[in-house]
Amino acid sequence: MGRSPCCEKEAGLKKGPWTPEEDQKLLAFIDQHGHGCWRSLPAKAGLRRCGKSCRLRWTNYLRPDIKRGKFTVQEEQTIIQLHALLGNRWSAIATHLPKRTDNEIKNYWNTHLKKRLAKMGIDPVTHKPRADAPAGAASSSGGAARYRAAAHLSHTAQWESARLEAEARLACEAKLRALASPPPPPAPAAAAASGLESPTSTLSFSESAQLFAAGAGHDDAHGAAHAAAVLTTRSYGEAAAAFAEHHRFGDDDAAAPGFLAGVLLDCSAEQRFAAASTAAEASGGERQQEEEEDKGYWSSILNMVNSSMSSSSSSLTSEAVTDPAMMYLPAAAEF
DNA sequence: AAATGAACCAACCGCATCGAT
DNA sequence: GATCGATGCGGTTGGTTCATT
Repeated sequence: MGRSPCCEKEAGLKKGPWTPEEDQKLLAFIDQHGHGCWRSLPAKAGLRRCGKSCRLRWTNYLRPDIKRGKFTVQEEQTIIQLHALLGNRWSAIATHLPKRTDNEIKNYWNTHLKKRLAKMGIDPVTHKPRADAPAGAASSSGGAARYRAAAHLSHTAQWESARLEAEARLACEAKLRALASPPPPPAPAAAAASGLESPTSTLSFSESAQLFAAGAGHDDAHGAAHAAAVLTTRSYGEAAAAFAEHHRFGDDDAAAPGFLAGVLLDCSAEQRFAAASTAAEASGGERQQEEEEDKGYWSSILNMVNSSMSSSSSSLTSEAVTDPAMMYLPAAAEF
């Protein structure tokens, strides 16, 4: 679908950092008229910028509902968890972090969290322990046994396929729901007021539902899953619940995520690896421990989702993770 | 105090997606 | 169904600030 070069190719348009005057003009215009059509906004507002640049400036910087400053430990946890679940879908992740923009989260991931995980010997893409983890990372002492334990516990591929399956099923359910009761027209203010979406998200609740429904029509389960992945917090909860339902936690093959997520979020990964290693080496107890960890992981996801649904802010950052089996809460989350 | 490198983050770029025609 | 315009999204860049030598 070829796209013509966008407006910034026009001559005379300014690029680069915004000046306070430009900010003021943009703010004043949006305050008075709303943004409406971004493409025509710059001319109306008296700005020599392209609409895209204005939209970005507004979305990432000028909006009054943006929280700036350091990320809290819980925000970090949420990002890591959701990244493990969603990958680089920053806007979907931002949906769960009120007042944070996708750009900010992305930057924070790239400059902080990714490095921390790498330092721990965990692949920030797969969230699995790296085979080639540098000495001094998670493998610094008793590394081999720990990685055996990690490998033993890591069945991410199975988890992933189960997750896709669950999401596909949920997509179908959502389609049915959407057909039964069409979502209200997009009304950002109303939606935000209802707490169904984060002010940082550019994807409205209703849009998500439509996306979900569209995804459900897809023959390809991955397509449906993809649509489902950007869905509301309810869907995440259902996905987790469906996964739990399909793969009872005691099943032999349903293992890894809990352990791994625990490691990711644990300030003392060393201890955790050691614990896992010990457990793995102590015959009999290992499977039970894995199961407990899985339960903990999924409980925490469910808690996260439930709390976000019940709280008007839809925040996952506070009460989100309550299961101590998963969260050995990092007082100073330096991995 | 100056030079250098690292870290940070706002903004850009280009592709994907959606809705209208 | 094809095309087009508008917008959203994620990857990347480059300027600025901070820390170290």
